[in-house]
Amino acid sequence: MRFSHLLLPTLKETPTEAEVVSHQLLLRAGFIRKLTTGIYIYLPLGLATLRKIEQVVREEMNRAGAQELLLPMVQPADLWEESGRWHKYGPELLRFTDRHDRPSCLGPTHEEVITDLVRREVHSYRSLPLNLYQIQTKFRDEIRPRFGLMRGREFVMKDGYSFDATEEAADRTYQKMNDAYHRIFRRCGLRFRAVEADTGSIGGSFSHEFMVLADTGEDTLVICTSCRYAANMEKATSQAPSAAPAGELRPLEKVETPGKRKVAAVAEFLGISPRELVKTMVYLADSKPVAVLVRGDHEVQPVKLKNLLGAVEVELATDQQVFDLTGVPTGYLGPVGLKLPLVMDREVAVLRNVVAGANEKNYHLRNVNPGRDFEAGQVADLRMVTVADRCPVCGSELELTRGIEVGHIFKLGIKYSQALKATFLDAEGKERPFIMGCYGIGVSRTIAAAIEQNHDKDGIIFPLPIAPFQAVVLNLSPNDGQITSAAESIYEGLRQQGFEVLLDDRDERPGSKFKDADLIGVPFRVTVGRKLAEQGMVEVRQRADGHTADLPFAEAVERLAEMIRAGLARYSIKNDE
RNA sequence: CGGGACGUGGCUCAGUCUGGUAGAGCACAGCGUUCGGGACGCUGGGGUCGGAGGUUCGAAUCCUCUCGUCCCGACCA
Repeated sequence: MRFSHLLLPTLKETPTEAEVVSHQLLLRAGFIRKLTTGIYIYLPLGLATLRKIEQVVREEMNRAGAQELLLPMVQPADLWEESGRWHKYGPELLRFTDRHDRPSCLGPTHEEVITDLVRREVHSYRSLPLNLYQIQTKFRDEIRPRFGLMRGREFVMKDGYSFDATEEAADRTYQKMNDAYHRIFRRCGLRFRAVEADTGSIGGSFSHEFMVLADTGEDTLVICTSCRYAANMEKATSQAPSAAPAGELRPLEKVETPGKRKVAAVAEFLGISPRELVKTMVYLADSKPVAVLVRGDHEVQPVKLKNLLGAVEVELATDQQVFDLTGVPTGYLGPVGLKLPLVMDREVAVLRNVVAGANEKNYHLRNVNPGRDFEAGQVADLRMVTVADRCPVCGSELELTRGIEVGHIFKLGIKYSQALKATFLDAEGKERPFIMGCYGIGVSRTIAAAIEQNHDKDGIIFPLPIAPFQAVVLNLSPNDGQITSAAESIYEGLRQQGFEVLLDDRDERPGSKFKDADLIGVPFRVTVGRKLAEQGMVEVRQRADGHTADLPFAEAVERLAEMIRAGLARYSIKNDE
């Protein structure tokens, strides 16, 4: 491709609307333009990278035995009524009526459509397993779209759905997809981790998220420093506490703590550490209040609470709501004598003689003991893991790091097949619901994640497999016949070997060409300029490490071809791996 | 939904408080000089100051409404 004919509008300055680096660079490097909130145009380079990732995804999905199809974006409401999600999904689902007043929606995901298809077309265990996927534009009317391609309303997603006859077969399919996902992100050249995750609103029995590691990620991951344990913060757990220490249970004692509401203030006032204190947090679980007890130095993990209670939504009560419910201002709440359902983190259960609110303004209680002074309805792991915790599997130290979710695989079970009555006949002629799984990859988000992970002050540093071009040839003097013909011949030579090459043939100053080449992140740069006339050499520079070498013009195409092939080989995966 | 900020040429922004009829840099077009890390000079084109209404002799500037964009928050007691 010739730069002079390419729609590649690079920007010197950073548009004010872009906050995060991937968004800034995608705009500056001429990959995307915004049409409206959360909706972006893919310019030629953006599309090139999108297609690269799609191709890796396709190859690995096909290799794992999945089949590609394409489902409609517009879906009828009746299917969503049938699954129950027409009412559950909320305003993220963009609804509208067509000219015949038929309620419809834009597909944010396709469980309903695919399940409907399979229930109509597949009736026997002999047709199973079946694994179907598509790569398609999804629409979710997000409350607050932001960060460019990271959280758009319209985005490109690979979504796959599997149908198996038995739990064991479904587990094998899940494992296959897990392997395929590892191969996909390795082949894209990204540093990532697969972590255990909460199943969230999609439901199902277990799931893993694939997280691209980047400090700017929105999610926190908990990773064991020695074994393979890794989990999303919502799901992460830690080594269970050892049993409560034996010893005297001292009598309750009420102490005045004027104006001390926060854990840190109370602890300091009483001369104790925050871990000798119990916090009482009031949550509303589907509008029903519940008090949650955690140690003073811990924080409630709302998703764990939600799962324990089987609630659809939990939220922290406001100060006013707490007062209305208990007659106690926040800061002085405690479990002793509290007239609310109680649940307790397992760490609280092993505490002895601790401090808690007295349910009276300006007073706390000393020597509170679970079991003696109060009973919790349920005891469970309800808190966020911290770096002070130990790995639940091997007991080693844990590390917290940030990541961007680019893939998510779920074992769904029979949630949708049951709701939509999608069944098959097994070998005994018995009717059974399909055991389903679903598997997503945010293809457009992966571009943003790749940039968050791989950039410097000059621009993007694309991993070779997903770069829009593998090499860029800079013709520094388009008006010089010798230089121009040399640049053209290197460009043509590489193209003939099947490489994707950009030729910068613009009548621009050299500085602009260097800057643009760095900005768009092309891995190999070939500069044809005065060194050619002086020494017969061209310069090759690698974007990632800045490594530079001069090559004789006559050997340039071959040497470069070797370098690109060697570079690509580093990301390929042998079939027996 | 709640809170904050901002809408001035393609981009980044000044001018708004204190009303007097629109500016800079970049980008774009032409000419000349330049040419290995975003050059320089001269000339030129381009803006109903987001929109509507109002106040005023006069509004980018003041008032009201409206649309759009960006950021923050979903309360750790």
